[in-house]
Amino acid sequence: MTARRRYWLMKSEPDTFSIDDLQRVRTEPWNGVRNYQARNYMRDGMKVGDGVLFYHSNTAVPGIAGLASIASAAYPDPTQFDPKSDYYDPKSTREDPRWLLVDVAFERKFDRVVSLDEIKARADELGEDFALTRRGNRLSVLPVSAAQWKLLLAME
DNA sequence: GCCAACGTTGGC
DNA sequence: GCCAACGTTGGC
Repeated sequence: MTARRRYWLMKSEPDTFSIDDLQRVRTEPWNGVRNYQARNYMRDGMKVGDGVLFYHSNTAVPGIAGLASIASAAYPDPTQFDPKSDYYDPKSTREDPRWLLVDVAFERKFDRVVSLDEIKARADELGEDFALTRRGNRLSVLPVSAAQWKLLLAME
């Protein structure tokens, strides 16, 4: 009995790391997540093969830029131990790492970005539990239901 | 670049 | 354990 495939949305600033970057490198360790709820989704929720909506944030047209998949179980984010890294966390130890990451694999770039504006226009259909459009939400890793996944893919 | 919303920190 | 101050996110 295997668990049903789950779906996620992961935000990235395209100036830092875009869907094109992921296409080039194919697989990327999703480092730098420093939010406990997002970490817990990676640690407790994600399984290899889960679907990922790759979202471009903090850009001219924010929205879903492509598809990816989860390519590893969660493991300690090495940047937390590196004093030279922007993501260094002096309170974390190798014995008890505070921050985890998963590897994310490229699947497909959308022909066009499904914009946040378009997504907001379908908010009624996506439902109140869709974290992306909930007021004030800033989570960079958030769950997507099967129904939401289907609807968002049909919007491409 | 602005700033609302939110999470974290740390003094008490 | 409260909560003000602070830092960050991310749309606009």
